[in-house]
Amino acid sequence: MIDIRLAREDPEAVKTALARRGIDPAEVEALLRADAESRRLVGERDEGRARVKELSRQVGEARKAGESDRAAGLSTESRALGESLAALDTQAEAAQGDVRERLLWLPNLPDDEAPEGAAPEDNVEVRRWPAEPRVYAGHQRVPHWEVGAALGILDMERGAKLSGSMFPLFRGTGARLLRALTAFALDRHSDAFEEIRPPTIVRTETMVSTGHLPKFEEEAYHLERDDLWAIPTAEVPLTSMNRGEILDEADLPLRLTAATACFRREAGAAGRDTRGLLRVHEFDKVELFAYATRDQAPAVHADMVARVEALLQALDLEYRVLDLCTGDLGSSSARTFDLEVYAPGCDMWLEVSSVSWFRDYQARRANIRYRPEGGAPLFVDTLNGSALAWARIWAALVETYRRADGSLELPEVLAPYLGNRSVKPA
RNA sequence: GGAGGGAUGGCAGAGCGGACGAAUGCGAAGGUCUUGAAAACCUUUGGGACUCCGGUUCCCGUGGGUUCGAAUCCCACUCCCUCCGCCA
Repeated sequence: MIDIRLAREDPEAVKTALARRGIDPAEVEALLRADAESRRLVGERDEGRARVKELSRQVGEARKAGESDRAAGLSTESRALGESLAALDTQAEAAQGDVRERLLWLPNLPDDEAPEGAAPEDNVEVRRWPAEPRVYAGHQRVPHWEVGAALGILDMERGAKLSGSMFPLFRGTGARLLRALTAFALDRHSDAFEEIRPPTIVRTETMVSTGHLPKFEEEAYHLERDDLWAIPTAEVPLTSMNRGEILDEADLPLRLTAATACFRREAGAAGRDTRGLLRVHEFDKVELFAYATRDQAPAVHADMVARVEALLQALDLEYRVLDLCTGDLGSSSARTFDLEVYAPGCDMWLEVSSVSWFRDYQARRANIRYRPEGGAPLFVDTLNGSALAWARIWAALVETYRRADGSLELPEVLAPYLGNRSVKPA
């Protein structure tokens, strides 16, 4: 969440920043009114409490001095005061809850550098690799769901039999390819990132910390019986790993990586991109994650983008980097670069990574701080990026690396993980 | 799933319902001493909110309750440990 103090001190700046992503300034005004009310009530209540405490202290003194009449009188007085405070206390609690609720629903302030815009069309393409657009042959113009079915490495029908549509089932070399990609990516980042294998089913509190709840409840799978949530990304457990802790500044930037399955209901996208692996309910992904100081964050962010690009280049897939405009930015993010890979078979740019800088928006929700040299604790900045989302990479690989005879010859870098780089038609 | 035990500051560990945000030890920071260091000694050493910057208030796993007053008593929940059962 954003810093309420910033909204108090410079309401116009906050309104302007949020307006860039389409938030009505009236929401900020409502927040500030709620905040003023909350502070007034809490102040009054605390004054009352101070008097009760003082009276209670005097009761003790009177008792000790053997003045039981005086003690009884003070006791009665204190009790009456305490009772009259109950309603005020309820109001103060409610007012504080109201402020917090409003803060939880408010998105992050976009970074000044984030391009202005209302919709995905306004995202700015900052880079493309290779610089010259590639030319693809006819045999590469076959969508991956056809290639996968023909080679017996993707079985969407059986996935649907087990779990419904948009739950892919990979088999044979198709399944092994996912395992290879995960090992490959994890190995490439072991120089700076500690590998984690977190739980993929988490508490409500864990989902709230990253901003996935309460706003995006519809997007997540919920296990009602145990009130647990299936994670939509490893960002969720990784962010909360140090929830409520104060980190040593010397440990920053603290970088983590994890390979997990990710679960998404895709409730808002029903009917869109439903073919093959374009949009699925469950997919594997390697995530890069970091806690950093504000000063370190830009470099960490740039490094993550560079690492993701290096993976794509190693896989030799054509891609572009988009600087997300204010209107398309994720709710918790201040600045995001999306990486989209070109899939020649379906002739689409597929988002395979989203590298975001959240400033202290998530840390504030999750209460993650660090202690600067000799100072009071500060919230950390959190950053993360996919490296990469394998279902769509799988699709792009299968289309890009299809040969004229219908077989597949996968990239050299995967050879150590894959055993056999080529897949022949059955 | 069943039976017990537990949760207090960076760590360890006290804490009779009344000056307890909390003894003591360790660790850490600063200082005295020293050529330097060690030792010794002294001082400091949790976090949040509000603030008229004097203070006020909240936090002893979490949430309720009892009481004039709760770290301390009661209830529920969560987590950890031990044992039993079950299990990949």
